[in-house]
Amino acid sequence: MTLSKAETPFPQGQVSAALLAWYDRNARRLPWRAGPDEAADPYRVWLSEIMLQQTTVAAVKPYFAAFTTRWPTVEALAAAEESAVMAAWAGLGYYARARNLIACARVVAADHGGHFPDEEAALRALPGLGRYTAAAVAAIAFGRRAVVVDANVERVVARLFALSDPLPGARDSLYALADSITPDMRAGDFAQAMMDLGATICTPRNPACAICPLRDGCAAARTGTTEAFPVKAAKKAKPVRRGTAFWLERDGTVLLVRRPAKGLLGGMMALPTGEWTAADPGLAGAPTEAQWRPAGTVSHIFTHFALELAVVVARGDAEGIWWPIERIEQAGLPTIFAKAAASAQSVDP
DNA sequence: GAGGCGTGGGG
DNA sequence: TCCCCAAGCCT
Repeated sequence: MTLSKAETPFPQGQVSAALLAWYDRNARRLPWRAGPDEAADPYRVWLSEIMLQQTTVAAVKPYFAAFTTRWPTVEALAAAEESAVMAAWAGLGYYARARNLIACARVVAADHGGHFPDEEAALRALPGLGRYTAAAVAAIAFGRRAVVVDANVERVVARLFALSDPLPGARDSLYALADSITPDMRAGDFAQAMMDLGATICTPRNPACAICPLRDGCAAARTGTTEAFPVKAAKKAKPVRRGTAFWLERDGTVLLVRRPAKGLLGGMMALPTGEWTAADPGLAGAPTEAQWRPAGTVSHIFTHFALELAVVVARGDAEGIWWPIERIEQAGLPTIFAKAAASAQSVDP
């Protein structure tokens, strides 16, 4: 790997000592976090970690409150209807997480007596728990030493060591560096402290190096190049796809469908649409022949493409789920279809 | 290992 | 407006 002159910014153990001292005074208070002398609840730790994957703290808070109120234990969640969980997840994104959430809860309830395993390797085997989440739950819920690397830790470590190899290619190097500063004690606090530092001080842009507890040991800060790290590989451009969403009304209800279990928006409720292609598909894929009238266009950016979705409305009949229009908010539509529904209701069918 | 997979907020 | 990014996982 390529590092600056100083391979270990601080003497062994100094990073974690300085960071934990900072954390003791500056830890964020979050709904899923145990208090100073409180035991962590593995269910809440796990649930929060799944929700927080690629998702901001602000977005997660209301969903975490709703889930823990409705399903206070992993066994309650395991017994829930799958459709209820999917609907409760609507709007949070990455819906495979919700499918894996249910699968994981059922494995824990059926095979582990309702208790999450307390070792990283066993956690890693559960649905939806990858390298990061297994390490995070092991450390935060069970106090196990684990190398916990998320995007925050990547940024902090890349800057501390001025790692100039581009990510994600240099992931193994980064794990080795993170391992080198991970303490044996207070594993959960250390992991959360690294993430708090990354979220509040060692931010992607305009990092607050002046008040950083690790400044003296930071190779990037020392040379005034903090924002140059982490180095990342170039990204690909997003293609544009076009589609049409069909709002078909019948006696105060609207036609909805449930999307196929896997793939984009898998398992979620939706408006009928045809194919999404580079060219405008027009009325191809309509659920029925009717006097379709235009009702605007909605745009949405997915991870790997942009969607321009024309909305058309009509009255008629077809096979599907007829949902009361006044209760459309409870249908559990993903955001793109919630946008389309709002646009459709702006004109008369 | 590279690509599929959502959404909302901030600069 | 546009671009970047977020407590990643799965295939």
